Amino acid sequence: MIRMTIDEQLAILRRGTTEIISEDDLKKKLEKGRPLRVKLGVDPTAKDVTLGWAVVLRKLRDFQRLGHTAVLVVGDFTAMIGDPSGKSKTRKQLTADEVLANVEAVKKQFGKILDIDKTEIRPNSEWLGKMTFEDVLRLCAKTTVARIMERDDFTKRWDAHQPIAMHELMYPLLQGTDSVALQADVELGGNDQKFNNLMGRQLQEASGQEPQVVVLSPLLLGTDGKEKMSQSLGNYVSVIDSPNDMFGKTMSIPDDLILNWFELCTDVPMPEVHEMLSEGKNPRDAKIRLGREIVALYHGEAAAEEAVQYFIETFSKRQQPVDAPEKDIPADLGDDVALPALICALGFAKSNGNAKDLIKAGAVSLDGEKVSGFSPIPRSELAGKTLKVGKHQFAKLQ
RNA sequence: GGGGAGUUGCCCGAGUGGCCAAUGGGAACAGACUGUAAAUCUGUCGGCGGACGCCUUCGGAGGUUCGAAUCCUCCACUCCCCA
Repeated sequence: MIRMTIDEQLAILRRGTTEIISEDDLKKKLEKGRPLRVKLGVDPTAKDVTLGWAVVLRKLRDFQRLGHTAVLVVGDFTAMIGDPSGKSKTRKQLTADEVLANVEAVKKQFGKILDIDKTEIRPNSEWLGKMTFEDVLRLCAKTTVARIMERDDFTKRWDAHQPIAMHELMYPLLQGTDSVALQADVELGGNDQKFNNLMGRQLQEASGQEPQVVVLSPLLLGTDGKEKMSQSLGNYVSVIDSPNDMFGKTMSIPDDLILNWFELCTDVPMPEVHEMLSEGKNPRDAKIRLGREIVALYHGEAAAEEAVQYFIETFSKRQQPVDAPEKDIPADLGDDVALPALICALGFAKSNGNAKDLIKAGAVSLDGEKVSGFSPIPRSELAGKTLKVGKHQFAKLQ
């Protein structure tokens, strides 16, 4: 554990948080001088760790680096419910197998952020799975319907005449039970987790424990700049994206997200960030730096530099990418290849008609020359050429 | 348990017997412009056919009709009010 004063620790922990409930309590806990048990619940509903998810994981890493104990709760049991947070409809309940597969996939990715060997990983089926119906009823008695219904998510759905299934109401109680079982000192979470996390405090108090401190991080907006980053919305950057993808996606975020992304996704000191974004500076340059920092974090400096160069050559200068992925022309397309069918087969368009629409729109080019007609092209003529569909999709034909 | 409302394309939402592949808005995709930003303009937006056309769609299954997303019956799901 690095020797640091309480205030120095607090300064690190405060970065990129919206709320700490309460900071005084956190201070008191830190003053005890023992490693705190810092809990983060992860729902194995996705198989990629996105930068949004990384925000809280990085916060957990901050605690870990300060010598505290990182406790990852794998919500294998709660996944069967699905966290209603921010959701406008009932989530699909996952099967045990799906959960296991996701956990495996995601564990490796955690290693890019956390020191996984020093991380305590606990499935919450360990204690939740053992509860009897009586236990569940006693648990339910600890809160009221009105209190649960205070939640925005539920209120909205109720008002909108959307269905709310009974089991969804249980979610906060289960998550709170996790905190009790693990005797958490601190629980991390995204802002949308506030209700759940506070429930943990309430339940801990009811069980005679000192209530956990709740540390909330803002939700990272996705590349579209509108919605919370999430896999299901497709507006995400994954920590296992290739350097070029990672950089490219970052470059596509709206300008007013730059500051926020710096704060939440990088370690660049904030004064430096403000300097980059000050009057008269080109926000594009800040964004390039942002992309470089993010790629470096997950792929190293060298890869980051390459991604920057690739980006500038391919997109800024509008050249053909040097290393477009090589794709075979499927044999069943015959010797005279119909371009729409090819585009479709490569997955660049969802249907033949769609591919034709793209050609009509002038979105398709071969070696930089726009394709204008539908007439079949001999296979031999296509081989070796680079096909471009839209802005982002390239294939070097074989 | 009783009464009422509803289920339309990715989403919201029109449409109550032919003019509906289905108005409109949003999203998405593409083109121009750019910094793979924003804003703006334009186009596309069920599938197949280069166009006239054909095929499959309006919760599910049947039925009435020359003809249904629109009418009838049953089923499933949701919401509201009352118990």
